[in-house]
Amino acid sequence: MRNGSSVTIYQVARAAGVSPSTVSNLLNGRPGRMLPATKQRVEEAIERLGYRPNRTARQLRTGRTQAIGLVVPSVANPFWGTFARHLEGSALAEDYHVLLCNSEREPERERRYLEQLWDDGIRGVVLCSSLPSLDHVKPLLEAGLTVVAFDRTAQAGDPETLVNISVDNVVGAHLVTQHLLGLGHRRLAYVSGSLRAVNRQERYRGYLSAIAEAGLDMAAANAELSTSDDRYGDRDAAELGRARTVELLNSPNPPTALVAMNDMCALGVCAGVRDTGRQVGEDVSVVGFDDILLAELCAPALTTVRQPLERMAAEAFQHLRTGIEGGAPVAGRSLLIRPELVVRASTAPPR
Amino acid sequence: MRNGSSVTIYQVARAAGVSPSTVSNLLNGRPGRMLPATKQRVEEAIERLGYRPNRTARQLRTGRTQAIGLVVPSVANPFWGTFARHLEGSALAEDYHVLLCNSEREPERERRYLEQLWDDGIRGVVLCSSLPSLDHVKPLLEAGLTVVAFDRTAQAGDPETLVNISVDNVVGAHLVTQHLLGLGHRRLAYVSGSLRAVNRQERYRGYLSAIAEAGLDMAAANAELSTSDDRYGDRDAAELGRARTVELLNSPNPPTALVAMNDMCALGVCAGVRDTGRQVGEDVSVVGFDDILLAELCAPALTTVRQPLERMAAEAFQHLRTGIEGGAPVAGRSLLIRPELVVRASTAPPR
DNA sequence: AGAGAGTGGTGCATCGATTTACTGTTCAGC
DNA sequence: GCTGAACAGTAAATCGATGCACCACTCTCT
Repeated sequence: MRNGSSVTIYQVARAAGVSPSTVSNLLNGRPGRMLPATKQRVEEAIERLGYRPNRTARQLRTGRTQAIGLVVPSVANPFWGTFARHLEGSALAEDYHVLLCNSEREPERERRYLEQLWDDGIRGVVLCSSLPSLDHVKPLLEAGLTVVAFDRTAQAGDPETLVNISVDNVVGAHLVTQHLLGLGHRRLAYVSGSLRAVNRQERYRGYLSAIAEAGLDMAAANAELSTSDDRYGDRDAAELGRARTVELLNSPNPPTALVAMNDMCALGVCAGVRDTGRQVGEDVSVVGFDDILLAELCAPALTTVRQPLERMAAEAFQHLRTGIEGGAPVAGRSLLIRPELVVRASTAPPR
Repeated sequence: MRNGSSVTIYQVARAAGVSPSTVSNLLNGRPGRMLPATKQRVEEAIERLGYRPNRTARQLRTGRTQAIGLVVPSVANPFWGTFARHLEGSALAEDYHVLLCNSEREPERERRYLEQLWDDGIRGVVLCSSLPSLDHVKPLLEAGLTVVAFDRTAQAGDPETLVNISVDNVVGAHLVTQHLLGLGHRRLAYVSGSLRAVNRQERYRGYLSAIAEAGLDMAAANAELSTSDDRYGDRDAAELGRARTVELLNSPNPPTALVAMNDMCALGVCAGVRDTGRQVGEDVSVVGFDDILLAELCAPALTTVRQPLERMAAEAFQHLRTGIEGGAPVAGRSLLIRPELVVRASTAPPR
């Protein structure tokens, strides 16, 4: 009752007049070990009884699961939601499940999650927290967990078997900053949450390098505007962008262009611009990063940097699969994808 | 190796000088069956060896899993992302996992997912597709799956044990339409995707009832604007809103207020309004439904209907838990929550 | 003294599938 | 005619935890 009226391999075996081993052999791709007639009898029995193997029992025996873990900061952010969607698409095609975990970028929470996943038999995880250190994950990596770090480039001291998949954040931020400079902006500011995450550091670096390249006075370019270290959420990202922008624009000699760490933050920045009575894309230019769906939809549409999420998700899944099914973890490597600048209406020459 | 260096209950038992049964008794909340001294020895052994019970083995034996399923149309929609986030929060507090599935509202895909979840030992699922018929789910319900239908009210012919949790869509749409009428709008239109989903039907009904109540000519109120039946996605929702809005506003005698089926659609509608050179909240009023984070952030901020997602997620999880842990499914019931109107800048009296 | 209840445990079958080692048969090759 | 490989298939141990049925022992009560 609790278990439904599930059919076991024994019942199939009896119905087909063979032993469970034979059924198992058929199920596990060893049909050569029996006569075609036998094979057909077994197949018929499976069909007739509507047999579906018990995944739990299989997992207990083999130690393998048809599932991977996905740890994102928060799926409430459409960027991560979209990524999750694509990853699931890739996984589904190979009959894998995705276990979703929101870490809020807290290492301790992340560690607990990974441990639970491991206990559930999951041997492959996509980790999206972009934390600089992965020490909290090391024990599991050593135990054999395959980890793909997404949106995080390789760092010195990383575990050997780690695979990194990321867009080139430095290049992306450089591109978008160059775009602003090319439009003639000379007083810029960068709006970001805490720079603890490495992708944020990289974006900031790309921003600074573009400014330096243009021979601009660094002092003109407003430096990082971080909130307190523990605020990482995405509602926060937007609120932060809004609050900081109001401050910036109310200061003497305000910037004419604002670079936000990501699109959610940029949407907050746009709101902040309006709060001060200015027009985005006219009085002030704003750029984001990620190219979430809403970047195209909001008013004015956001100039931003596109991450090819679908391709990256497929890549991440393939890595996990080979890592899991190969048994031994594959050698660590990094995949750095060149992002694409998407120019829309939120940027224009300064007044 | 493949399985890590995992410690089993036997090793703990040996280390503590007791039988596995005793360890199991302690682990499963029966500490009264042993002397305090014994209990302490076992606890020490667990601690010392770093023992964590194998969830798979436990699941095979008991038939229970510490996981629930969540089937949403698409987590790329921030509304579902936020819901997933809250559900996970509730689940986590009770040490449950959430398995995420994107159904795209396709019944066949949904059925396949639920079957897979069942095979994985999952006995409780939150279903968010709002499909009018749950026939494709019936076999599993009968087998003992606990299902909470979210954002879908009870329908005639529903399985008996089904639990429905939803905001009152009729009331919500009524409220927001009343608001527009109260502002003086007399030519309205409703923008929606296919009305196959019951929540959409209800919202449309609420819209119509408010218009009828005001004694308005029904012909004035533009009827449903559906796309083809298979287009359900959320990128589509926005695109649909945009395309239909452009058509509507370019027609003779265009509406002065647009009611969108949800916020994503409303954001598309806003884009469409701008495409025709009009201003949202000045030339045309726009309202949505859901109150996603972006409703507050976009320009102008969206008047909409708020769903208390966090509370609803908690409620959904509690239902599943009692359903799963109680063994027998609880009696079917419905929870209908009164939504709240949130007035922002996208609505104003007609020109 | 013997029945009955309570205490503090343990032995072992069990969940369902997998897989290794093995058996019995057939038949080619010398 | 005998050897031994190839074939078709099976028996049984195993994965790790659970929980029922049971046991040995000590009190208490009549």
